[in-house]
Amino acid sequence: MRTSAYLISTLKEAPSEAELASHRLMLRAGLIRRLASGIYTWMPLGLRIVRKVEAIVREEMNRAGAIELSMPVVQPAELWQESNRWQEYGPELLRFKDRHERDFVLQPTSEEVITEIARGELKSYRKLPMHLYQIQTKFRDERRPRFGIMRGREFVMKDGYSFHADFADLEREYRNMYDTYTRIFTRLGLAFRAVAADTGSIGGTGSHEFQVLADSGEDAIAFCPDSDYAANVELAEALAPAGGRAAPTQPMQKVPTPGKTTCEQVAELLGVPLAINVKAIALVAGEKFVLLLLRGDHSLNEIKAAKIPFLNQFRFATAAEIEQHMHCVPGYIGPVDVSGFKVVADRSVAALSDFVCGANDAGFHLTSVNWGRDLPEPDLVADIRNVTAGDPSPDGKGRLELCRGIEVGHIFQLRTKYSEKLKANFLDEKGASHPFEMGCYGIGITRIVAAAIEQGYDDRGAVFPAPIAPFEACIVPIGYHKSPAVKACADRLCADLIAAGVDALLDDRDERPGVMFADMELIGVPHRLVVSEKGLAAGTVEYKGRRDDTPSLIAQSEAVAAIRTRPASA
RNA sequence: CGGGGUGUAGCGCAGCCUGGUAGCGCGCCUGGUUUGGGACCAGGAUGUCGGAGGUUCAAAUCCUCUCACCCCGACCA
Repeated sequence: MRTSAYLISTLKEAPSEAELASHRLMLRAGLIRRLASGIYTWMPLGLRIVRKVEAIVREEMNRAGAIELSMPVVQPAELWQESNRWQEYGPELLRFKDRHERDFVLQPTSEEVITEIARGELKSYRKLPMHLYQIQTKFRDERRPRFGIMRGREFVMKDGYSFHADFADLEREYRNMYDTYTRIFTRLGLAFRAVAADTGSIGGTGSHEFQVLADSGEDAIAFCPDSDYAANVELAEALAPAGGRAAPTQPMQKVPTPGKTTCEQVAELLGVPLAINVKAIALVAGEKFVLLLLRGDHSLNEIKAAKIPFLNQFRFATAAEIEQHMHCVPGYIGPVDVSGFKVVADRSVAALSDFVCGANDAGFHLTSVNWGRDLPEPDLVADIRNVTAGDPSPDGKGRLELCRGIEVGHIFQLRTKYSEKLKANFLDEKGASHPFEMGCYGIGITRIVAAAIEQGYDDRGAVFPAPIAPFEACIVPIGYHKSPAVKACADRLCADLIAAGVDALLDDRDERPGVMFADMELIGVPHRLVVSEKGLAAGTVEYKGRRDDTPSLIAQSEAVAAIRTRPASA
């Protein structure tokens, strides 16, 4: 490919809308252009990257035995009503009517349609197992799209669905996909980690997320450097402190803390560690008021809390509700001398002695509070907090560390959730009817492009792993339009590279070298060859990897081989 | 949905407070000089100043409403 015949639309300055590095660079490099909030055009250069990611995913999915198909983006409401997701999905599901006033949706995912396919086509156990996937445009009307393509409303996803006669076979395919995803992300050249994940509203028994490691990631990951434990913080279990509760040492005391409404302020005023302060969080679930207790240095894990049966679908209490039940303003509430509602203590709080909490009297806190002596034991002790760095690993093999990640893949064991709702059954060898055991497996194709940049960029631009770079190698001739020798050499090198299977780009624009260097670096081409009269005289060309500080001279005859043997800049 | 912010040429911005014929840099077009790290000179094109309404002799500028976009939070297979 020649730049003169291609569309390179780089910008010196990034549009002001972009904050995140990958978003700015994608705009500057001309990979994408925004059309509306969360909706982007993939420019030719960006599309090349998307296609390369797709190709690797497709190749590995096929190798793993999955079969590709393509389902409609526009789907009739009936199926969604049948699965009840027409009601459950909420405003993220974009709905509209056709000219006959019939309801339709733009697919955010395709469980309904694939299950419909399965119940029509997979009527016998003889056809199982079956894994069908598609690479298709998805639409989710995100409340707040952000970071460009990273959390867009329209995006491309690989979604696969597997059908099995029994759970054991689903587990086999789940492991197969775990291994396949590991291969895919390895081939893509990304640093990633598979982490145990919450199954969320989709239900099911097993779930792993594949997270690309990046400080800007939206997800927090807890992992143990001494073992293979890794989980999304949403899920990571916080163990009860070892050693249990110490005996009280002081009598309870009521102390004035005027104006100090946060644990941090109270701890500072009293000169005690934050970890012995207890914060009370008031919730309302259904009609019931509930008080949660956490250590001052811990934060509430709402997903864990929501798993407590009587906290299903909770919300935070309003200030008025707090005053009604606690007879005290927020900021000074606590669990001592309260009645009429349940008190749920985090495991770490239940293990405290001589702790500090609100006195249910504006401007006062209690010190040296002790369970059993100053207040009854909590109604429930549960794990309701986020783990923190240094917590013991749930597998007992060391201490947890935290890092951040970008979720690029997610695998689920759906079990029979959809097959039962949509009455998708097969007949076994005895003629008995059973709902399919199902798995589902997603990869965010377009998000991977942004994640790859988040993971590799410098002040000059993107640094793509070679397997997904828009071009693998570029040739920058100095004096292409002046020197017939330079032109001949550059043309020949480009042809040789392409013949050798290298996706090469020849920058034949009549630009100054600085412009060409800057553009090629901005779009993240991993390998660069510079052809100049100076070098030609010595029979050399100059090679520089995208991450290299300085170029090196190589013989012209070695150029193609050099690029083929250098794996990548990654 | 709550909070904050921004809309002026393709991109980045100034002008607005204090109303008086719309500007700068980059990019783009023409010609010339350049050619190893985003060149220089000369000339040129490009604007419903986000939209609607109002005040005024006069509105990018003041007022009201509205729309779009961005950031934080909440939310989210």
